[in-house]
Amino acid sequence: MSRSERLLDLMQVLRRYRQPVSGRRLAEETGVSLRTLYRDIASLQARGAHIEGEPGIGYVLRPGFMLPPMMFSEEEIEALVLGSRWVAKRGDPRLAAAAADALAKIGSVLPADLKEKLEHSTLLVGPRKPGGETIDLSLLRKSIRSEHKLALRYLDNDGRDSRRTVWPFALGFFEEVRVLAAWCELRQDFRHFRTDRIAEAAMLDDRYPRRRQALPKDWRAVNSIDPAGI
Amino acid sequence: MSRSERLLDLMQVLRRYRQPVSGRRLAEETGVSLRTLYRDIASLQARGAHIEGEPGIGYVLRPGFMLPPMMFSEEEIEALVLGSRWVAKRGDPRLAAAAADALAKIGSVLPADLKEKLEHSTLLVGPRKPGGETIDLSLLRKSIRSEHKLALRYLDNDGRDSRRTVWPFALGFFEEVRVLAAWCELRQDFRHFRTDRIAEAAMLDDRYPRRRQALPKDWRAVNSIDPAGI
DNA sequence: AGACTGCTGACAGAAACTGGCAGCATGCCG
DNA sequence: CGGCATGCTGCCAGTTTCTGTCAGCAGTCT
Repeated sequence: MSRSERLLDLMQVLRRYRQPVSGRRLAEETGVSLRTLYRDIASLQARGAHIEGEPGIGYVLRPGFMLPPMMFSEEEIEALVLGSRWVAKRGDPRLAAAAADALAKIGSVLPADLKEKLEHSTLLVGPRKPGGETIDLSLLRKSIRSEHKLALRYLDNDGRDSRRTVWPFALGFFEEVRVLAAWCELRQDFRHFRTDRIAEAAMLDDRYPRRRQALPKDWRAVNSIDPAGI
Repeated sequence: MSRSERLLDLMQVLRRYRQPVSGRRLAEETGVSLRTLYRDIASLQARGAHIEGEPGIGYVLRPGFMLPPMMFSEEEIEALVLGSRWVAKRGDPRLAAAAADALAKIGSVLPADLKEKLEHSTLLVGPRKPGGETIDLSLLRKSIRSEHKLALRYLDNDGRDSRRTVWPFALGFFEEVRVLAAWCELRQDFRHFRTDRIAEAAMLDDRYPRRRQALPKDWRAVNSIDPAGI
């Protein structure tokens, strides 16, 4: 196994652990001596991996992904840049910031002339119509990721106020509306909630009892919304 | 200079040339022997770079970019995936295909569990309203990239048919409308053309006399559309 | 205090990389 | 056709880099 493969392998092993791992254990799993493991960790850190080590504790990897070197065609880069610009314009503040960071990160490793080419890229995203969310969408994303229940105060179509506990599992981006897809405990059915009508939201400590992946399966069949396949 | 740095360097040197380059010259520029250069080329090809070599001619790099290994946070990946999905749903067929390819490429280098996570990603893009373009948008993008004039048959707001020659420099994505931004020779002014009203388009052999980067500068000031910065 | 862990330096052996050489195949030009 | 420029591969010795072992210091937890 070549060195670069081993480093990628090490990243994957690190990612599997949620608790701190000792260097000794990592060395065993990657089949390498402890001294070399320390050198490998240093290499990964130098390449931008967020690995934190504390004496007496072990190593922890801040969540994220290390992409190996890869080749993109001109159109693929255009698509990535346009997509990121759309997110940067239309996403909620945190997601928009993440999109801008990703763009900056990609830009920073490109040679100067390419970077300029992207800055002057000719695929533009128009401004968003005014009228934003009342709540913080990143809270919704967090609940979805961690499969936690969510307590909502919601204004329905006729302006009626209701309180519900829901199991959120997806966030849909339509033209001007963002929709939270969730199982509603009150109605005992799948429901969509326009995020601009969610007056308040709080994440509960309860996790919902079904796996998140299992939820959208029933729901998708009747809604014909699916992710563009990877 | 380490080997991996040298390989990246070699990519940049290759990209600078539009004509075929001999291995001898590449070896000189990267400060390495000819034998090693052949080995380096082989390494890059193995890593997915599209380098073509012909005996008696030299090497040519198909346009594209090699990204070095890099780290993305969880939210940055979510933003990239959501953005690519949006392009895959809303872009014209070629751009959509490029977005799907880019997603597949990223997916193929991720470990299985991560790939699954992305497939089940919970940020979805809704379907597009029916009613598409009559023409091929990739032709417009091609004209913009190569700074060539474009001959249009266009139906204006009142349904009047007109023929124009324009200097296209940007493509704007609004909610349900895509707009070509260009200098119109007929009106001697900047004009926007909704792509769904372009009845025919043909790229001319003429290049337009000003540099593309110079055009949007005047235009942006009055339209407040700008790319989310890289 | 003791056990566990991260981290660094030194050094010898192992592995990989590199350059030079030879040889063959392919395409261009006269 | 022959000559030339070029891509490509195998071989081998010299050089560089990587790796493992050993030692030592510092920080955290019980």
